[in-house]
Amino acid sequence: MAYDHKQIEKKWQQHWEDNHVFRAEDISDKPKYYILDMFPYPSGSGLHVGHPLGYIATDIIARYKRHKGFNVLHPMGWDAFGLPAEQYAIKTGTHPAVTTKQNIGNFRRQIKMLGFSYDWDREINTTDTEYVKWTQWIFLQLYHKGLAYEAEVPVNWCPELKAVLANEEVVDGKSEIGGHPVLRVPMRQWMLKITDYAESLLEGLEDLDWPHSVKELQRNWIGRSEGANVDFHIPAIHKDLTVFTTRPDTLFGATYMVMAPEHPFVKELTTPEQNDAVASYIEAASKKSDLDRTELNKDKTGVFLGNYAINPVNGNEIPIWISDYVIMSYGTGAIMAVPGQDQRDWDFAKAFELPIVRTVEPSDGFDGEAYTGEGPAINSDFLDGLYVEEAKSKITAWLIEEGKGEKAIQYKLRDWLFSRQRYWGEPIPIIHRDGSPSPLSEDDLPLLLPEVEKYEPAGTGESPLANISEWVEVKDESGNIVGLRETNTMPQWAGSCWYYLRYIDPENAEKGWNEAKEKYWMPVDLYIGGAEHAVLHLLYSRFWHHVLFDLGYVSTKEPFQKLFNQGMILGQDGTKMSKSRGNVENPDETVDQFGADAMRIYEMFMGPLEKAKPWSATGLQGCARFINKLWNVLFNEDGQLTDKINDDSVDEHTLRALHQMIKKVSDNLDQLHFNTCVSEFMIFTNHIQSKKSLNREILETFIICINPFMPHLAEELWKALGKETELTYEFWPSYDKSLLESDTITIAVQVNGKRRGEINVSAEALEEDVLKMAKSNEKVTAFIKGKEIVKEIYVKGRIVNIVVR
RNA sequence: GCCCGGGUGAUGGAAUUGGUAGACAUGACGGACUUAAAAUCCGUUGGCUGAAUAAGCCGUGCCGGUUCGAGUCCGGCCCCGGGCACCA
Repeated sequence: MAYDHKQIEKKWQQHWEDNHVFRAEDISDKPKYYILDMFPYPSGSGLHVGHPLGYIATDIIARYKRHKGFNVLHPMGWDAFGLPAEQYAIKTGTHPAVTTKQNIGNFRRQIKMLGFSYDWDREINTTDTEYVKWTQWIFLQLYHKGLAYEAEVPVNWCPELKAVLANEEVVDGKSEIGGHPVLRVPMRQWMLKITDYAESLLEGLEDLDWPHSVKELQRNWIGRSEGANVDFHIPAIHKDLTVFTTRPDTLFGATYMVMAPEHPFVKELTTPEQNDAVASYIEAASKKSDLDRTELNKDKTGVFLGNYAINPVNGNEIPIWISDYVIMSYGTGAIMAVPGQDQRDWDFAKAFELPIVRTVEPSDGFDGEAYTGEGPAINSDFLDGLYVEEAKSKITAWLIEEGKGEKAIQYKLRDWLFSRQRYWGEPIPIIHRDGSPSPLSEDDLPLLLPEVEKYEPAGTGESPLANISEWVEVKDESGNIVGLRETNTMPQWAGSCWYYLRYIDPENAEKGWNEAKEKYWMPVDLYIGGAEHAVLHLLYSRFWHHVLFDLGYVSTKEPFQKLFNQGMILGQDGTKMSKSRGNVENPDETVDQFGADAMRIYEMFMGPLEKAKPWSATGLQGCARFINKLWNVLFNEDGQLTDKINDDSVDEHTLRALHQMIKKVSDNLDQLHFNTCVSEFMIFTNHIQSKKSLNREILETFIICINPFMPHLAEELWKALGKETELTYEFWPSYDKSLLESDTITIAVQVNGKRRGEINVSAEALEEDVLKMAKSNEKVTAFIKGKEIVKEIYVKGRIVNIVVR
């Protein structure tokens, strides 16, 4: 009789749910294990087979850790604010909360059908008023710490749509919807001072068990550079122009200066003769999108301002230019140009015939343009002959002594633009009174979204909330307007910045989370999710967590101790799954046809979790076939347990196979090598398939091992064997080392490193006996006959190599 | 351009510290069962030479090195994937 996945899966899912089998104890004597998935945005299209990949992996680990005696926290929830629901609302008038609720229902159903062991009593939703309350509370903590401020910042303004667009809605300088032009215009925005935490975020990476690549990505994103600030005096305006450089050692080669067109000094530095040229250059630059300005390999443009600065190291007068290759938002918005050692400066110097002075001797045979390599300083007076590092220290010391500069550190990281001109997000709990912001008191939280009739933006670029005067206008008792509410809302990142803390204590009405529980559960032991969140989500939530740590609200500096990125599942054609390609595999059909367990083990069996790999219908079938095979080994035709199963005889080979399997599965699980675990189960199943007699205890042990991977099948088998205990909490078996290897082992014999034969020896055999046997092996003799044996090597239990001449 | 990954059969992929390359699965081929097919079971399956499940040679992107021995370590190249991109 075939394995009836539909009936069996339903039965056990019901059992788990009714009995709250996976409920985590709030605080327990058991060691804790917090295993977290990146929670999904519940989109309207539901899951495709790639989405649950990470959830399968975490579920396996969660179940494994329960078997290992851990109190496991394994929660799931919904990152439910977001643009698609709002866009749908604009189109149809359906409240985003309605759409969101429907979508969550569908996602929950799809996730539940895979039999995951989530503690559903801790389910959270970032749009719940109780959740929003604490998101806003954290915002207030940031505000009170001086980390939230307002600024005029360029946004993506689309005049045609009368809306501010998110970066991801702008493609090649045009709106994603409609293809209308998008301009960068300054608008009042809320910013979070993540730059204050640049050093902390950088340092925090060091002890994290994260993929090397993600750490590198974050380091590059933070972009720390060490160098010096150097002051160049400008006699014409009696001011100093400060520049940041990582190469102060090349100061003697600074032959001109360049400022960003937006630099505040530009106006006063422009001489009357240059006025027209400068004005039109600035005009042109402001019209360019960021994309145009950063376009690769483009020719350098710029205009001379007519004024000069004094190179502090040699007193030379050097011209000051503006060019859009210098950006205002990094460093001081101005540079000293050293064309001899910087390719961009070289290109600019060539274009405008500015002088080039080399200050580092290029290595022999160098035939490039700017030289950025190592070498002794030249044309640099007191630095001559010094290599780069020494020259840097010496010149920096000189600058400090002369009061013309200082050591400086710069970061590429910018402050976080935190406001969105949207409806479907957390309102920012701020009231503007007399033109200055004042925060809501914590007692007034949550600040809820008002009901609106239209979800379109206000047409001024403000959020739809700006249209609701009764919400915006804050009145006193006599009805006078005393303030205006902030109409911007928070970005989708906000809710996901701290959700892992709410899971710890989801029902708490007094606080975001209880300290004792936080102390018990944090940090997250294993966090699995897609690599697309390598920077933003993981940097933003680390930032919030660092702040909460400094404020004493959390007990660990870092939230996520170990991180792992699952790879993408591609379509059968080897390309990314997408509706337009028509290669989307649907988990509903897969589960309906083959069952949840088959889908679970197939996704694990496909290959290493972190790799991108194509879906294969036949591969999936193979896994379904395996489940049936195992079922048919244990059950006879009429669905009764086979009478091969008994309590007495223990077959030595089967026992050894069992212990080898336990060892490999345990080791592989610890390393998240799920694919090889599945093959171990196949190997063991192939082994017992032909056996006429099967020991009951061996089977029971095997069932515990497969339970994390195929929980429905395992539960059914457990019960069929007459077990009454809750399988989830059975102890994971340990393996007996003495059973792992047989008494005799096969050893390959090489002659000059080439395998020529093999011999069977006792595992305990002495080296000289093994070598004697190896040399007398007839296949080996043929290759050593008549030759001189130079060396004989025996690696115990592995290999023999005889070197002959 | 810069920074990370990665190149193993027809395919997805295995391979402790360097120690029998190709586990497990898919596909293909052959066989059993069947009126037939599906399902299931058994066998073969890296390439070349060969009648051969005799024997040998070659083989982990390419070239070179270290070593008794290299998929694994070192140097140089080629290709693919991801990220960043005028960051001074």
